[in-house]
Amino acid sequence: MKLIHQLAKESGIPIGTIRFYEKTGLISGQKKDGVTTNNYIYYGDDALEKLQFIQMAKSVGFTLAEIKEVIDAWYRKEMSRAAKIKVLDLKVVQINQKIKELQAMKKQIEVCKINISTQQE
Amino acid sequence: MKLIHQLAKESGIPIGTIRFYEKTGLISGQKKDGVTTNNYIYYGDDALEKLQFIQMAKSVGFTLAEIKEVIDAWYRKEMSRAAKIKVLDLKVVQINQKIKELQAMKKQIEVCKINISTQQE
DNA sequence: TTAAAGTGTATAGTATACTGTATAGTTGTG
DNA sequence: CACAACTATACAGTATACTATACACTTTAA
Repeated sequence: MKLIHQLAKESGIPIGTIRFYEKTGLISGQKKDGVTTNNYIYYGDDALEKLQFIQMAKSVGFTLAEIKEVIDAWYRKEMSRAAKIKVLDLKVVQINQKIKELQAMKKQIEVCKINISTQQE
Repeated sequence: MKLIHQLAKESGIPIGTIRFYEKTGLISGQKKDGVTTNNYIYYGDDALEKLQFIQMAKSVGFTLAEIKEVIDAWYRKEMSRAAKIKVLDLKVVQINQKIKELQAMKKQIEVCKINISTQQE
């Protein structure tokens, strides 16, 4: 269990952003039992894992709302197994689509590179 | 050569968005020679190609600024061949990175699916 | 020839995802 | 015990990427 400063350090995500993610329901910590002098929030390894997943998903164009769907499917106890699987299956389809698009982009860029290399001044 | 309405129809991108892209230098059309009664702008197939590339690149998390770099490397005459190749090579590296991240996400989701399927109520 | 539909410019507003600032309280170290 | 460093909350501001609205003019079809 760690405080937000440590979580920021381990994840590479700024404290402000982590607080923003917590406010929007992407991650959550909890108060330490028996502590009454402050309201500091402690985070476990699940929070770190979520932050790492958020980073990856964001970099390939998923919105925070889309990412939240996946995280909810992972952690929400009141969600049925079937509903969780449905969310995750859809996400895999979207991921495969993105991989296809990236491969098409790569191809297009390679063709363009050849055009540039072979053209006269 | 087509007007903006036709280009929007062919690309599936709203007219407002196309105008926004033109204003930000992502695409460009030209006025028809000899026409003086209006200032309508006509677009060629290059504009359509650019719009299709923009759609792909956006969906995998590239920003418009990043996309503009690639489009400039494709179309800007005053850019050296070496500079163009450099931009495109970097983009291919970024694309490969994104493919790796998508594959990692897929793996993570598959593991999670197995966990959900095998857990007791 | 007039009304609908299309074109252009300008500007304001919205959604998403932060980012910064102010304020106030808590903890740890020399 | 001072004081730096950390914590929390609240709210304002910014960047990116649109999206909508107002206004004026042009083209096209009945």
